[in-house]
Amino acid sequence: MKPRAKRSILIVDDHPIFRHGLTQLINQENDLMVCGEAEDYHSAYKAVEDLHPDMVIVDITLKNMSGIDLIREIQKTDKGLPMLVISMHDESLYAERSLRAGARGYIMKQEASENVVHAIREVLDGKIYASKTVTDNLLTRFIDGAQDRLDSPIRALTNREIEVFQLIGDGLRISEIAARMNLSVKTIGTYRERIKEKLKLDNAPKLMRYAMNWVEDERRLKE
Amino acid sequence: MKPRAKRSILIVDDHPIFRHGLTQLINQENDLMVCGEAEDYHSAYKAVEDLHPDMVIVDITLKNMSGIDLIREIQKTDKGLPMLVISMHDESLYAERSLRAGARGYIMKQEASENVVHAIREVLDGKIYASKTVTDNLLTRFIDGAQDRLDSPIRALTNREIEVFQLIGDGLRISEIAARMNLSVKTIGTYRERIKEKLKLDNAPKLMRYAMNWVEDERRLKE
DNA sequence: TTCAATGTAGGTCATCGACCTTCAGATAAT
DNA sequence: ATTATCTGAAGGTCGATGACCTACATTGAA
Repeated sequence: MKPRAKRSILIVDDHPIFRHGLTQLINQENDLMVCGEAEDYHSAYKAVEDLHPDMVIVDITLKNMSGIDLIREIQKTDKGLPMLVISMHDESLYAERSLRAGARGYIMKQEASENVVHAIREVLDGKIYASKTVTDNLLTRFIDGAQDRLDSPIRALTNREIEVFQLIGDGLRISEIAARMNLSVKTIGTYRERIKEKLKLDNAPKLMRYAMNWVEDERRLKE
Repeated sequence: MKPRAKRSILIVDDHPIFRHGLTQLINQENDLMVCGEAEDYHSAYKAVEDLHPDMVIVDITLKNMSGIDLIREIQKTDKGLPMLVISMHDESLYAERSLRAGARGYIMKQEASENVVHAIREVLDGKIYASKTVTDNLLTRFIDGAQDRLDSPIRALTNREIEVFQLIGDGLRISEIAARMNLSVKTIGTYRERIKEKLKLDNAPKLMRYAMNWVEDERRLKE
């Protein structure tokens, strides 16, 4: 019987050796093949147009620009093209942002090869791939957050909570926030706790990091 | 004629796919071969003792953040064993430290495969390998004893301080950092204070912010 | 109207942050 | 050769912050 055409994959990553390893790994599967490699935003974008791959694997931290921007851009022009993010960075920070930007999966470079291949298949098959931690988080938020799925989780925050969240993101400490808002330090503490719960972040540094990133993103989006 | 035995190489890196790519690359050379792989400090150390490789290739940022320590340790017990550091991190920050710890070469993961193979050969042959920028810098500094220029103030941090700085940037709290590095909370506190002083940051949130930003675009500022 | 969500704040204990001190071993300077 | 200084490591104190719980008045929805 005639074998079905292999599904073609474009790899975007700025580490040649890593690309090579990944290419090897993919090509040894008999239903998958790498149709191209790119190492920066522009060549990646061009490759998508020229090669029309069935899927793209992107490293979020490229040389010049953020892989997230690339994902967002591809998503705009090539709606529905499955993208898997493969990153060396801790998922807690990037997974959600990647998915929100339009990727259909997130996996870390530390993962064993089998898992990577598995993730590729899942994404190619139209499913979403992410670690249990990430999906659990999103699911919980979906269930008790009702409508907004991949929408910004900060939607769930109340006005005051958002104010506090933003000030945390600006790097202010609790006492400064309390002073600025003319409220008790204890009150701010309560808000912080509620925010942590809503965003499923288990401690203050994590919340701070999340808030800071969010503030950054906001700034870049409006402009 | 009888071919000389291939020279054996041990790879220490915590990214399986990267290891795979590098192994491939090395094994396709006819005078080189990979004799083992390791993904953390301990298994790496054990592998050196068991396999007696002709050379070791180490990623400086392993899971437990102790690539430099590993180099220093190997250097102590196995004097003269050539080690090449291969890292995704900016050379300006790590190259010198790696060399001082006992490595004989430093190359970035962004480099083309040919260059990596070339670096491997150089180090195996007893030479020292580093990019032109790095060597130039070292030479200049050696000649006119010029101390650290106004570059990045992070340059002024010691190895341990950098490790701590990076973990702070990853959003870990002090106790977690202490646990991960197997040190007292008090020690981490001391490092934090020293970092704050060196970077002229007056409180912890500011330091955290600075560290987080730095971790984010570390590689993009590499000029 | 009862119930949940929101804004506000107090209490408690453990941890953190700021500041200071110590101390051994490595390097640098004189 | 012998001080300095740097680096890695850690203890002590005390006020600030974090985590977790409770409380309560208002508002809005079931």
